[in-house]
Amino acid sequence: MAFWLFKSEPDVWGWDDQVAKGDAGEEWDGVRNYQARNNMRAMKKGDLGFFYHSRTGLEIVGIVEVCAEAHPDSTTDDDRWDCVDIRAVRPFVKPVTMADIKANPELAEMALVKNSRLSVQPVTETEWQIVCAMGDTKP
DNA sequence: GCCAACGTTGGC
DNA sequence: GCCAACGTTGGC
Repeated sequence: MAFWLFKSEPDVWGWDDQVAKGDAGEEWDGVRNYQARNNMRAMKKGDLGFFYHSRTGLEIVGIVEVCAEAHPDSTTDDDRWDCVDIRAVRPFVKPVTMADIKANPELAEMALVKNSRLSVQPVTETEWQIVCAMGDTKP
């Protein structure tokens, strides 16, 4: 079991949109970055991830689950780009903001802090536990 | 809205 | 294969 973080601008694709898709989930498409793609290719069905709102939200708002492993991105014919499907699992009781994360020295190594531009990031199990605790949310 | 950081592109 | 130019991202 591995842990991840998915980033999206909420006015483009937000948590509410993800929840609306229900258990069927939705492609995490549109990624055009090799590092992010490689992370998605490494995902296994059942892996969990944080759902983060960038730019106009700046907070982790929910937990998602990988419900389909990497397959071609249906929004392009370019076969370089794969994506996974994710479904909403549960919202954070208390969203964890970028400021909260930066204020916690134990989270200083998170990709979210060190490489904020990467849109699909790995999260360590330790970071996972800490962030869930900060959000009053079951891991 | 600004601008720094980063990734990608393309000419050489 | 290098590197300058360019476009995009995302925190502030």
